[in-house]
Amino acid sequence: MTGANWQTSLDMTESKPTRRRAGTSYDVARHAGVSQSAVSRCFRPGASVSPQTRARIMAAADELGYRPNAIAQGLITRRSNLVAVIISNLTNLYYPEVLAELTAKLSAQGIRVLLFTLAAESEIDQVLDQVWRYQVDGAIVAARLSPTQLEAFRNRDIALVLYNRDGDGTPVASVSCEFATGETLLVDGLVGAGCRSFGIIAGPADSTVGEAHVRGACARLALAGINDVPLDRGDFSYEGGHAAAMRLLKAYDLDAIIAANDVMALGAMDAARIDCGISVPEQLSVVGYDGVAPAKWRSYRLTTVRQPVGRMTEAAVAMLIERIENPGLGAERRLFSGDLVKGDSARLVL
Amino acid sequence: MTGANWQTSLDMTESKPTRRRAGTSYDVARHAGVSQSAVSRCFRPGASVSPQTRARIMAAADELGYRPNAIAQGLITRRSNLVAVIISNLTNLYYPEVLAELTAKLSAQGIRVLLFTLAAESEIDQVLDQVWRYQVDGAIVAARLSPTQLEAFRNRDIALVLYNRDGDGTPVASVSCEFATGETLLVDGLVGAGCRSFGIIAGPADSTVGEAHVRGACARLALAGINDVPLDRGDFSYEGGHAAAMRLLKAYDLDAIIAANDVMALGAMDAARIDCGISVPEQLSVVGYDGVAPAKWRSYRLTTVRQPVGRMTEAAVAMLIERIENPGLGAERRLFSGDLVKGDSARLVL
DNA sequence: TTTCTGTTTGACTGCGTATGCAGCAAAGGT
DNA sequence: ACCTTTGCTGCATACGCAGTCAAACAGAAA
Repeated sequence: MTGANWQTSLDMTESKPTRRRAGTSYDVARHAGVSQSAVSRCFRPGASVSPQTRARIMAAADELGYRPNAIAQGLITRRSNLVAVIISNLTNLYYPEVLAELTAKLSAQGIRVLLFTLAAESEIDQVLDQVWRYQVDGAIVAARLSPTQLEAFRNRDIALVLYNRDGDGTPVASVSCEFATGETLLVDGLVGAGCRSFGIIAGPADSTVGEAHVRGACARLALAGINDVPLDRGDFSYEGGHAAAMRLLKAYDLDAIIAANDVMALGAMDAARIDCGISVPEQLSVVGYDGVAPAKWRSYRLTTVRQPVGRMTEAAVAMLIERIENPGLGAERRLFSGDLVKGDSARLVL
Repeated sequence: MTGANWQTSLDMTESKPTRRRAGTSYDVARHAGVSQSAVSRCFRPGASVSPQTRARIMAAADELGYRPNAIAQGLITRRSNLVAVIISNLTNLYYPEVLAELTAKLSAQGIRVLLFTLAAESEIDQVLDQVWRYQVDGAIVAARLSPTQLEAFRNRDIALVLYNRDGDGTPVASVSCEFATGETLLVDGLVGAGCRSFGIIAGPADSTVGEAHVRGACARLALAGINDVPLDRGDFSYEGGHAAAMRLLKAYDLDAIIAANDVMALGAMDAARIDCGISVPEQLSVVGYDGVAPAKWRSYRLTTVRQPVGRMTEAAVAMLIERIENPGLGAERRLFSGDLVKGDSARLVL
């Protein structure tokens, strides 16, 4: 009578008719005639379980379709294995690719993605409120964060990596694409090809990335002796780019248009070619920035600077995981260079 | 010395060196001089708390930056407020819009999105394994599920809504776009305009949606006395559509190409116009299906059937929530009609 | 004053899992 | 023969919160 685990076999006690309970480790334990601890240990690497016990438990677990409850695990281990991905607007055509890469790479590391999208940047506070509640281990954010918000991440010890943003002075881990080099190449190439009259299609005035982009282009143009470049704004959409280009082309006789992203550049190309009868690139050069899929399409073959999305997302994930596992890790900025994609939408002489 | 919030500055007292604990309801309770229950009640609607107690508690909570731990809440209430969204491949250009709409609508209902993307449909089992672990309340799936997998959802009592898929016989809640009507219109219109020689660009052979699409088109063409329609396949990508169109156009003298989705149709348009010198729609009509953003662009103006994404996602979310709150609810299929978008890529006579 | 409502409040328990600790058996060392 | 080491196992507890229950309380009626 080595009775140590009888209490498990006969249970008239189970009177509570819980509606379709998900099997728990206790259920598996009872089924396999072991303790709950043993079951738990079976699902943790490096735990001490004898081969035959493990086999019995795994058989019982399979039979019941048991899977450890990640919620309960998270509660006790203080690791949810959840990462928040916050993206400002998914319709941007550039972000879906980023998102797909991020989720794939995070999944490969055993991390789940809690997705938050922002229709307006003002929603960010509500989103962060939810982020705090879900005890995420970290966050990858492609949206503007105020110093206060950055501080909140720090206070709560939540790993954070910004994507294509920076801390505006606050030290924070970030991954970005450095567009200055590519832009310099573009501007110099356009100037070299004889362009003198430039137009810029920028993003919304409150977009950090967009503004830096504009400043960079203007600075480089100034170096070439070109100042007071006309500027119009779009909302990063095709329609916005199209409309901005129409306004610019009506008001000025331009040699080249520099757009803050590809989709607006495509809108500008169509505005010129189709609506204004201006041939591209013969009469007008158009350049973009991003390297989205449609820019490569035969109808456009846009000249642009392609962001190395694969390497950038990889870096973002790596930095995030580093910081999850080592909370003390300091700020770091990883800056990638975009690749110049010579399409057919601009005449460049480099 | 009304010290109430000193403990943050000098804490020799905090002997247990728990690394930066997130404040708990106990902390708030202690800080406000009440019990943990009171704090809990403050954050639940309809609970009985006196105004002054509530005020004191809320003040303490604000001061500590306290937010209820959703993980712990989920454990005890058995509602995680998490929904899994499973999408086969995000690069499809059609899905980002769906995803954005879904997350926005789910967020508005206080539900968080756990995103899973599949690079290959074979990954689905690993993904489901994670889904089970995270105790999601429901799932919206835009990928093929086997009867066994559908059964698993049922067994675990997890609400499920399929998006643009059905159960292949197994009863399950689903939202789809019925393309037959739109396709009938397209085919009839093309035939009416004098098209006799058709080509079809289908999706991969293992795509349920794609195959139904093909069958529908062929059936309708057969009604018009057109049989043995040449067919080629793409992977729903621009390049795939382009390549398929090149093969078809080399081998046949076609009046019209019917593509299984917009992006392939755009590839086909470019193949015809740019690479084969065939004018669209004068010499060749091209039609697609989906209604993605680029199809509207000035360079394409694709004739297509637009899926009512807004209404479909709304329906999916509504059905899912219904089923979360009422687990017994049976199968239901909501079928939306696509809208014919008359672009400039096809001559239609209706 | 007492009794009777109705409202607040706190003690306590449990959700499903991980883990320190102690118990125990088998194996090894002297 | 004894003691030590090693390997495995179960017990008990804690994670942070929600909800049950009964106690405490306040106000009104008797």
